[in-house]
Amino acid sequence: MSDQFSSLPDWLSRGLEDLFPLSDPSSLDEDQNLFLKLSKASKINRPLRVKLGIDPTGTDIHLGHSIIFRKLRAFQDAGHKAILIIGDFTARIGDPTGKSKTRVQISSDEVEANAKTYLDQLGFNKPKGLSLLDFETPGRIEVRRNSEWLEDFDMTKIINLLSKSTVGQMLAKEEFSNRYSSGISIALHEFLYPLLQGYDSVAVEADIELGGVDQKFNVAMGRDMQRHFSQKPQFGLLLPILVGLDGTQKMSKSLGNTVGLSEDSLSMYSKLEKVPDSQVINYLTLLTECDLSNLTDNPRELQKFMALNVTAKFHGMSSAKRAQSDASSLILGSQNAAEDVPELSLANIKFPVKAFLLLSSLGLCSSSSEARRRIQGGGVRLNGEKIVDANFQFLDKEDLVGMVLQLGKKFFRRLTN
RNA sequence: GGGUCGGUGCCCGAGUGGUUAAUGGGGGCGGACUGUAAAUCCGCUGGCGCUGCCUACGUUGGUUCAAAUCCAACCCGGCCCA
Repeated sequence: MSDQFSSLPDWLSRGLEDLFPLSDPSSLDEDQNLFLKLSKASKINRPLRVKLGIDPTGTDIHLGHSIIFRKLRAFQDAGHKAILIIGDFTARIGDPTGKSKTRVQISSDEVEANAKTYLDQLGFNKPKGLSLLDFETPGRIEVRRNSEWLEDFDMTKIINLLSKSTVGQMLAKEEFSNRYSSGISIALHEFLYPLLQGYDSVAVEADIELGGVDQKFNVAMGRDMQRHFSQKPQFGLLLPILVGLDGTQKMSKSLGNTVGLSEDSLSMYSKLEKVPDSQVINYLTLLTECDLSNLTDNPRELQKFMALNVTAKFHGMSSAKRAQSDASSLILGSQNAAEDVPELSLANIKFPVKAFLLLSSLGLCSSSSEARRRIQGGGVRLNGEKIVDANFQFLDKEDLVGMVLQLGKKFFRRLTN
């Protein structure tokens, strides 16, 4: 698979799923041959404009999202310019991709708030060494909001845009055709989404657009739109969808199989070291720069190696190593050997308190019924000792301070004042 | 707009007047086992300071001692026709 990208530099081809147009490397047309385009860009010192659009519909970015940002970062590091489009307008329509029903439209206030947390997670205020994107080096990033050009589209423009595509084209999109043939409704405005995303490419004059494989249609639409508006069509670069912690489905918040970028190092490490074997190499490929040629063939060691290196990308190597040793101490029940267990304050708890109420008050369980269930299920421990009675009364805060509270296998918190 | 079928818990889907917080499957969570894996087995899977109470089968109203189940209107979706 990687031979088809063999003319491309390693930083670009690593983990790449699809590239179009993909022509034979001997082509002399720089609009057909990405390698040529790259070398010409560096020759005339014109950084390429590499577009990535995100819809600020949620608040948490997870590892699945990160692979595409990492690729964008690789372009930045190679001297190109990241064009990060905050889809503040399109977020209000909702990309039909992957959803079986029409997405709920969200308010512009929410969109703004989400956009801000996205930028924070991408490292807006962090040094480039620890951030996902390089916000530091001048000229390497341009953050745009698509409301800039979409907000005041009038009917004439909309009709013009609509006339550039056809029903047949839309129904060729897998998502639409699946829904259509299985009798799930498609609202007409959903057809607008690919067109608008395509128009974004026109607005920012993208040379390249990055996307997940599920974005193929939309990215291709960008090429169509650019042609219609007399621009050179962009290259489309598609990255694989990261499989989530369950090892089968894509990583997605609604499936609850994610690792969030802002998670503490212990949680991150703990989750990663139990990623199913089938995905470990994949994680290494997509989430690190580790050399893949000399890996141990012990699957357990490989998991740990991967978990360590991925955690290090976000927390630094020393913190990742501490997470690794803490994780094994905790699992062995030696709570005191662990140095870096995330803390949880008991400040808001009124004593005496029953065990189940403690869990729900701390926000660790979404309801007191759930808290009871978890205790009855035997999954809650204090310093390694199972809590058996949901109604057990803790009389005084001091009895709990300093202890490690464990929920299930991988969640640990040290209780503090 | 007309005809017709349908809307049940996270998802799929049974139930067509009363042992129904609602069969079954999937998913999820927890436990045993293990490599903190997979496979397997077992338990849990609406809410509430919970031996009890409350809210739930698209919405609202009605019939009835009793409604997811019957009736009416409305809302939403599929298909066929226009």
